[in-house]
Amino acid sequence: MTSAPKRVSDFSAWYNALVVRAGLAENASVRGCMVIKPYGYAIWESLQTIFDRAFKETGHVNGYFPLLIPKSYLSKEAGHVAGFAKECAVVTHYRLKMAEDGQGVVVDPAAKLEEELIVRPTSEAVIWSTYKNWIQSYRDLPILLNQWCNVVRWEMRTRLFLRTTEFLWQEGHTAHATQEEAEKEVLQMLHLYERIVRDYIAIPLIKGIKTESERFAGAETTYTIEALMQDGKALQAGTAHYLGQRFAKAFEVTFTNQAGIRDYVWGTSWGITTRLMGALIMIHSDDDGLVLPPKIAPIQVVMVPIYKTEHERTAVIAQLAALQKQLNSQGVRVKLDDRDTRKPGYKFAEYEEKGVPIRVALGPLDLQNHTVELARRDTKEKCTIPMGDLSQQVADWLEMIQAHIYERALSLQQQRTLLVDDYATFKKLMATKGGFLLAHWDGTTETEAKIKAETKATIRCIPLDGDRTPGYCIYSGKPSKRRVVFAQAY
RNA sequence: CGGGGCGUAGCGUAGCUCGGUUAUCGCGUCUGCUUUGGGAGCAGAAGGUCGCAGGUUCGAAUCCUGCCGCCCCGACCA
Repeated sequence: MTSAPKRVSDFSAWYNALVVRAGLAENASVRGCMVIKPYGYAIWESLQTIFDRAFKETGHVNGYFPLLIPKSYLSKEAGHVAGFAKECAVVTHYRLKMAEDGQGVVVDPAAKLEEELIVRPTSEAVIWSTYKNWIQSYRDLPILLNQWCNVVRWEMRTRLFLRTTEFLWQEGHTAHATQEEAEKEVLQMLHLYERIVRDYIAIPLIKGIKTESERFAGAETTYTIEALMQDGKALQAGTAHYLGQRFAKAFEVTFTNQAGIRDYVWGTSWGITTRLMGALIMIHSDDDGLVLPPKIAPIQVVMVPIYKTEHERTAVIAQLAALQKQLNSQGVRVKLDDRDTRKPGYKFAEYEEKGVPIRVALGPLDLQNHTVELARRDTKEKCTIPMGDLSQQVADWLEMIQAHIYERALSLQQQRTLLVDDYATFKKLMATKGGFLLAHWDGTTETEAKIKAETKATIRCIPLDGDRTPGYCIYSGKPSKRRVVFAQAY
């Protein structure tokens, strides 16, 4: 095995190599697209299960809308089309035919579509055009719908999980009879995202509101959860949009309220994507590979048998199988790696690379002493314990690991979240360590753009919590209502 | 779309300036033996339209022309 890149020398190379070496994903033969491999997909399935359960607990149901959207739909909401037009894949024909020279196939010019179809970059357009038929009265509201699907955005530059041409996500689309209800919904979903990302993926976040330039195309307000990666760059981990009546107006979705007056419906949309996988990797992992939070790890405990003779092999594996059964019965996800084609050292390294939280090793000596060896992925701590203590030790460690990697990430975020009051320091920090810099801003798009041009930093959000003391803009010196969060972002 | 670079075995590469025997090396793969408590050792083997098409030449991975693809930097972006 050639040695892997290190975080300090080349974070980007480290990330890419890690994704591939841990067996999460690889670049597909199609430009900008990725193949999510079974191990990576298993993590995504963990996330899906957790989020889906939470959506349902808050009254949402799943549905499915078409991949292809008529071009005219997309253009109905002006801001929406302006935001997405530049990155849409367009279907223009519906048939191929054999080439004249017999070499392969060509697009059949006779099969041109009357109206081009857009591969969805997001589904507001097709969903609101459908809601028009579903909603007549306040009795039809609210609609609390979610869909799990893929979308396509033709990005210029792509990176595994962080930005791919096609990605998987979840998009919630709700419709409400009142503004208050829609506003309540959007905040509910923001808090739900924050709670799950924190409690399960062990990622600390800053919740806030996007500035006008970073707002979702078609939204009145975009709420965001922002995370900080180990290299000091920020990553938007999820968004929830308050759409007001914009899409209702664009698609003429009206209803009669309890007073008998016709009004436009109020909407929200909210999503998390496979990009969360990127956040998870970049926040917790180390130079030896992935580090997974136990709650979402497809394999929580891996068992590695150690033996010389066939007789030893049989005995060791039988013992491990019994322990596996015991752990399974307490709900722990255990893999017993009984492959005879790899040596223990190879397996140790492999599961470290894959981020399995706990490793159990058992050999002839352990059989004799009635012990097992345990190793923690996050701290590399090892210990040998009596077999009888395994259940308790595993349960304790899984909890400790989950808590520890969150604490570690939180501490790193706190160390790199700094109040900055002069622009020289701001520029210097952005050019070196990065991080979340809390600074005053005069509230104008112009200032935001100038700071971005000079430092590559954008306003990640106007935080919901924290200090609300007024001050003066770090760039223009004009009055500022409160500090906002600046960072360079993925 | 602007600027730069690269296409040689599954992956990473040498060779190209200055054309000349059987295209180099490493990793991985396969076989055998020895190994197995931290990514094993030795021996042997398989694996190539040198991105594609055309041209120059006795002879092209190498020179010329065209095309295709990919990567990096910028603008865009969950």
